[in-house]
Amino acid sequence: MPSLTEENYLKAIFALSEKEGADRISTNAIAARVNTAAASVTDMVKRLSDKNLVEYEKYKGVSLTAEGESIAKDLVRKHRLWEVFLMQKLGFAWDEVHEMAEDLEHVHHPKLIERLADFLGNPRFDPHGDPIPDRHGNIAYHKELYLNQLKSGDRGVIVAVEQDDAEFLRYLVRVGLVLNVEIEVLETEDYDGSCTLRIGRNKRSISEKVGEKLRVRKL
Amino acid sequence: MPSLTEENYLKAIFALSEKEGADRISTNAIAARVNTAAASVTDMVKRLSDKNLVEYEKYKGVSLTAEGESIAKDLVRKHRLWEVFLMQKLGFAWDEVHEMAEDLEHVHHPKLIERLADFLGNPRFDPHGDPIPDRHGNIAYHKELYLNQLKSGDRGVIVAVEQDDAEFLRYLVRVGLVLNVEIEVLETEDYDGSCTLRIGRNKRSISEKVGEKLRVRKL
DNA sequence: CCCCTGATTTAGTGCCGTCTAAATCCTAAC
DNA sequence: GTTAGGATTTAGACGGCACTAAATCAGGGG
Repeated sequence: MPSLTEENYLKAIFALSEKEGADRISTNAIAARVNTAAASVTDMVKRLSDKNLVEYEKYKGVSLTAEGESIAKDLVRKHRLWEVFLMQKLGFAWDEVHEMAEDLEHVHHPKLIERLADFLGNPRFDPHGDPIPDRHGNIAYHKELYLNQLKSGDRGVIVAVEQDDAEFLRYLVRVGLVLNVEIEVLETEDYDGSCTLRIGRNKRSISEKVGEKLRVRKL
Repeated sequence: MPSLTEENYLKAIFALSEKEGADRISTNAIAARVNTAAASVTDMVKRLSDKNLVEYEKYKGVSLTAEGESIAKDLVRKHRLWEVFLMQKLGFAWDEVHEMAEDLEHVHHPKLIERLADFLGNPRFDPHGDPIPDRHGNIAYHKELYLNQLKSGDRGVIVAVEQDDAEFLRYLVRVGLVLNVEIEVLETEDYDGSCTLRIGRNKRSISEKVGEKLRVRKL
């Protein structure tokens, strides 16, 4: 069994692989993600490699083995199910659940998470709209475009936020960019990737950073 | 903040203090409880003492400081609330919940446990009948007698089991010694502390070990 | 009052996961 | 091609938490 720390590395590598679409993840990218020195990452990555959880070649980066990926997906499943629980059953807000789920996901009792899933009605998406892996690790990835891929005149509905940072989520609530809200792209700025939106009845400019985190179903 | 391991030591010391009624707990007793070598306990106890969580004097044993006790009680509160959740909401059995709660109790988010308590209706006893400390650490201790304190002819109702071992709990279910069941003491054996009971409609002998774990409200 | 025995502590190790500083590698630019 | 500069790895250290073996203490029996 991987330790809590090892699990966090696996999750980080998994998340980076998904985001980058890249096969091999760099030491530095991992270091930034888990907030440690690059040297510590090298150490850890060797240990993970010894345990056959990652494929590692010096100077060439890291990728998850099947086993490592399965563990990572299981963590994501737990994380998102706990988030659903925290919001739906305990009444927490959007921006509060991530941190707690971050701890709860490391509690490993196979029966526990399956009962929890049943208790919640086997939800397929978490409160941020992101897909919850099923018990076999299958993930129904969003096929929708990111908001900053839309063009002037396009309209759509926000279906997911791919970022858990509390500050960011509070910002989204403030500007009204929550799930199921309808938006229309009024203008796009090529030079900085920002764009101006109609959100419900309001106008608002958002930066590229924001636009690349939101999934939108085009209307 | 104490580490997970330190927390387990605090809990162990707290539990032993309650059970023994003793003021100072011996190194060996702790070692047995947390399943480590006595030497490791000495190490840890020094660390806890440095952090002002225990009072420690060489060769004289250990006791919790106010702060250490408050942490221990908080862990007990969490543990028992999660047990209630696991049984009442997720449908786990008597003997399954302890192990999971053992992990969940180490998730520390003050708001989480209070919301959970509300969600569960602020129960005052866990599924084994043991009192759940309130958010200030107050514990409504059972005043009832232990089963092996009853005499021939006494009748009573089981109100609590002070032992979490799964094997033991399954034994209790097998012989029918579950919460709220009515029993009558038919005979007591002084030489080994065992006794013969009527449990519902059945007769059964139980050992001292069993009798000293069950709280009974006398009728 | 001394000694024996069991309880306890010290000494010496090892593994995990982190760090900083220094060495090394890789690549892109010249 | 060489080389500068960034990415990465090595070297060396430390703190937490465990262990075993050996030393030390403490309390009851003689």
